[in-house]
Amino acid sequence: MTTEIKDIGRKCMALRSRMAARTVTRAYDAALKPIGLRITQFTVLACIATELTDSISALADYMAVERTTLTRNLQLLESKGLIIIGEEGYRRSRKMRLTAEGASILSAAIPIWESTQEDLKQKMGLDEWNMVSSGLNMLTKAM
Amino acid sequence: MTTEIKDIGRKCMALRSRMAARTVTRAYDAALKPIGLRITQFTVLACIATELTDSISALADYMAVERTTLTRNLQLLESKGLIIIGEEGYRRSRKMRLTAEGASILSAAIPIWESTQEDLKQKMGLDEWNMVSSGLNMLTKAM
DNA sequence: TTTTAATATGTGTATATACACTATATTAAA
DNA sequence: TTTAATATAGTGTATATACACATATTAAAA
Repeated sequence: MTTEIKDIGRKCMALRSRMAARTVTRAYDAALKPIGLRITQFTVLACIATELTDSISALADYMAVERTTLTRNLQLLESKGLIIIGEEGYRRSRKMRLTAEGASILSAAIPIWESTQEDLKQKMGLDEWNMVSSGLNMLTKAM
Repeated sequence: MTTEIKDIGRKCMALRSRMAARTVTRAYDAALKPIGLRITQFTVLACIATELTDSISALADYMAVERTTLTRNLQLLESKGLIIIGEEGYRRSRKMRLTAEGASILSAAIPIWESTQEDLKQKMGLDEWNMVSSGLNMLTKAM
């Protein structure tokens, strides 16, 4: 198959997925700016709050992020006083939990997140929204 | 509406889109590793090669990336000798072009990119692929 | 019991991303 | 002609991302 150079910018799934992620991230970040939280940080806090995972590795898997990346993200959240990374337990695993301040800022962020999410859903329409949603899921799980 | 904390990790479009972008990016990066190029750099080179844009700002719009981010990406590519950022022209605009080395490495990267892209397409199936593709497009344009 | 494999984490380094702010060039308005 | 608006670009700073490598813990195998 001969790929025209001109097509790459439109066809490359890596570029396309990054374009979408960048655009969406900027919108959520802008909305959260007033409370000094980024969407990346918000989602980490929210995932910790669920208590579905009990190690950094497990949380990294859950969020489809490199473990070492998450380590750095967690260090930042800890330095801001929003979470506590517990002592080493079974096989050095460490459990994370929100501080009171972390829980407080998460609560404040949720309505902002909700309205941003709703705005986007409105702009796209529910059908498209659901399609994108399942599509992103497939993309993440395909690899 | 009351959103359960537990739902955020699954519903947040920013997280979902980033998870997909991260996963896809890692796969393309791994494939390109042998030639010392990242997928981000590959797409920038490819977009420059098309000559569809004649300023950093225009290229940034085309790739849905912050202009200042692209500036940094371009500086890196220039320092590697893969592109040349031209002199300031109309309203300070600068045109980019590939060096011989940049064109050479782009050529070497294309077959790798193609097979990675095909692999992913196979894993997802063509219908899903097309659905994801249009979904990402909508996500990017919705904002 | 010693060795090996599996699990979990942290650090060094490089790159990607974007906002706030600053500077320059060109056109339009006063 | 001076001034304001618009278009383009760069830098300072902070955060996000991931690979390569090193380390510690625990279970399984020899």
